[in-house]
Amino acid sequence: MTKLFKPTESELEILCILWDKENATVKEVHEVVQKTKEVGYTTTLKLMQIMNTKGLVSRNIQSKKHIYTPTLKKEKAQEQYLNKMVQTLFSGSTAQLVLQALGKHKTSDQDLFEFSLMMEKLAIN
Amino acid sequence: MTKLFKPTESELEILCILWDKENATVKEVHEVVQKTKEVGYTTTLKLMQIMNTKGLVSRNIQSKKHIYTPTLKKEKAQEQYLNKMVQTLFSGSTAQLVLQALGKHKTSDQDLFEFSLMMEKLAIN
DNA sequence: CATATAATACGATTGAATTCGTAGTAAAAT
DNA sequence: ATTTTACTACGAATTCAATCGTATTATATG
Repeated sequence: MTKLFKPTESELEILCILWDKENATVKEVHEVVQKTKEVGYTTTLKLMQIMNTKGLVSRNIQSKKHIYTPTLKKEKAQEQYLNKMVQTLFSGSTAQLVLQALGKHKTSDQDLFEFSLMMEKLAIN
Repeated sequence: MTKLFKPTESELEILCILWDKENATVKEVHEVVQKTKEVGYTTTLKLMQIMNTKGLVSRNIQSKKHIYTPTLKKEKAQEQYLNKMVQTLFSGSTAQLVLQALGKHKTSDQDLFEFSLMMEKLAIN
């Protein structure tokens, strides 16, 4: 059984920031958070402390400025969220999800090229 | 501005059941819910009542057994969740999401065929 | 060294989702 | 017609996420 990964909304936001920066202090994270929403510093701090106790992040305490690092790879999170979405909203069919995704959005030439490469690979297997 | 659609976890579960059945009574929904989790009948009832006041479902009160119907199309929900996921976890790139989805799962010949059709359509636009 | 500055720690509050028990009501069964 | 059964209604308790204020501690600066 894989340990479950279930960050709350705010926790996911912080994780995204950490993935972006590899790792960061509370201050650095908070600066980014503030661009989106009006919230106090200690709120961000507390959230990150909770995330630490939950095991969503680890932290280096050497310096006074603790440095937080996400424990989970972004790719793993993407995979888990995709899986869950496929299960709950697309009757377990990844293909349906892909079709829906492609149908609704603009797709660049570069994207199309990458897709065709991917499809060749899929066709071979 | 479109009214926002933000069901909670439990509400989404119920919506999925309703989408599956077109519409249903509390009892019918509860029977499905119970397969997943241990929860009392009145809990499901209350949730569905709340969903009604929120406008997530409508209901027919003619008979004693109220019949609930989702107000939102499943496709709309799929779209919204996909969008949100693309924004938060895939840097706004649908292509990235699609590649990740295709990379991780088995894909049937039928799926490949549909993808190629879809890509032709995309290439033309 | 003393003071100011910049962090963290942590308790307490708020609000929302979830849960359930009890009461009421309509329908069905006897 | 009375009783039982099957629902709905609704208030109350619980849990959890989110927020913030205050206290404490470490570092930097004069």
